[in-house]
Amino acid sequence: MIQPNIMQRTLVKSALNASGPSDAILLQGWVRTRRDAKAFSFIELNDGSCLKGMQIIVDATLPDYANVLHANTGASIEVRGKLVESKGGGQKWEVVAEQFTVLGETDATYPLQKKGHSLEFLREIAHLRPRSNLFGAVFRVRSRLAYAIHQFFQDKGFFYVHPPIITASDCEGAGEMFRVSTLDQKKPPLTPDGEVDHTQDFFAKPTYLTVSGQLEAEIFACALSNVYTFGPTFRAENSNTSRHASEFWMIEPEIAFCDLNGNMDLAEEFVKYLIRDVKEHCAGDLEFFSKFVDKELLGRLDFVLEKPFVRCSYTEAIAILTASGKTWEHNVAWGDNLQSEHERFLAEEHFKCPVTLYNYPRSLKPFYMRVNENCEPDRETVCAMDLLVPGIGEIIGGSQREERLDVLRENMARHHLSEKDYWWYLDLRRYGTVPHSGFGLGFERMLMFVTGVANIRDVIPFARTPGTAEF
RNA sequence: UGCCCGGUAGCUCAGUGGCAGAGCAGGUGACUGUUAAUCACUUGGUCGCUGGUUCGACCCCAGCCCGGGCAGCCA
Repeated sequence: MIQPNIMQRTLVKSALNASGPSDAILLQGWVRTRRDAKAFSFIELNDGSCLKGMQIIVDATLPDYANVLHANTGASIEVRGKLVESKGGGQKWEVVAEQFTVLGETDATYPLQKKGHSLEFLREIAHLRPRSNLFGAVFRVRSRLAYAIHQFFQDKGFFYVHPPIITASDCEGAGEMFRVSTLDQKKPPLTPDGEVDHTQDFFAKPTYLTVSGQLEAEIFACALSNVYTFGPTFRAENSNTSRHASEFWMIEPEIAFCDLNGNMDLAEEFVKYLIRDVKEHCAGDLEFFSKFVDKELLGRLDFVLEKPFVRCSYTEAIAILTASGKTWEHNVAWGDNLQSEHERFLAEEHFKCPVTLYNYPRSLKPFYMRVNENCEPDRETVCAMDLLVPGIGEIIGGSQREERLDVLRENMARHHLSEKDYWWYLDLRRYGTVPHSGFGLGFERMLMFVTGVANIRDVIPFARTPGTAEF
């Protein structure tokens, strides 16, 4: 006999993997679709535990059968019954209901239907889209990817550090920042000069949302040796592309006693580890992406796993681009930034493989990157590296940091940065300085690469982009 | 921010200077161990907003709003 009150809920995922039938099973979830026959109804129940749903059979003679007619697409239901081998062709197991309850009905206004929704429409109903096949899969993979990131670093003895989200460093060189303030916006206190008096603000100085935890991570690398951060970052740039968001998550390892080569090795190992982990633990979801989102996904992931990433210096890259005979929209010359079209050509056409570009011109890069010795005159470079992947472009940016106090001070002067604002950063070079390196991986960009989903707004639960902060 | 494309039923879209359309969803009925079931019938419209041209505008023009793509910035 069923004993409803002590019966444990079974997730669809484990029910589908059952090794044998069961006389008593409890499932809870949402109706994906219902097909009524004269003598019984088929219901597909999905609870988000995996892509697939469980087929429920409800016989018309069941006392609860009247409830079934209220179980429309989207309704939440609870089913108690027997897990049996399916008589139909599409699935191994199905549940013959003995009790059937509708917990929450839906009506004709329920926006999610059984087919034909555009990603743009689903973005507008971000509170319901996790119930769709695609977004259920995306967010299961997102969860696994986050777990795999911790596992990778923890297994290597890295420590997880939490840099501040509110920061007073106003020129970390990574773009426009969001202001954090409790001052009255209409009537801020003013100094005698008529400027806003930040000494009266909450932190007694101007503060912002962080654009990077790197500088703080360096502090901890110079103490715990190997560390990583993993948290939200904020950029107030007015970027309107499929791969930029105003709020995104970033992973930033920082390694003491490590040069640029070690940094590039770690980045490559990291990316491959994550792909391998998701392939192993999210196989069903990846199959779905490969079928409906990007037919070449699985092949591309295998390809990336098999081949060593190409390493190519900036100077070599310029030579390749110049020799390609292509006409570029943006000019190619040593000392200029590589544009999207150049990076795409290198990764997608020339090498057809992930590419790590390194040793960029000093003038293009931030103050904290280590200046290379033995450069050609007027062609000074720094120990910077960018990892480009086909289809997305830059997924990792990193560098060896300048550990020499005098060179760092000279760099800061070139960038018009005040030593007073960075006194603690300079102290790291005054007291027991060490060569150290690190990089930043865009979490959502990695998720795009692994799922084949083309727009960053579709791999973030509630995306923040210029003009949009709904939910 | 610049350039380009789009906005017509709940959703996906077609359409023409002269009566507003289809498929799916919803509703009703039939049928069926079904699989995005199938079949018949059926409800459903501020054609993004404002103004202009015209006898007449969903259609042409202007401005605005919203969505998307690409570029720049970067993760």
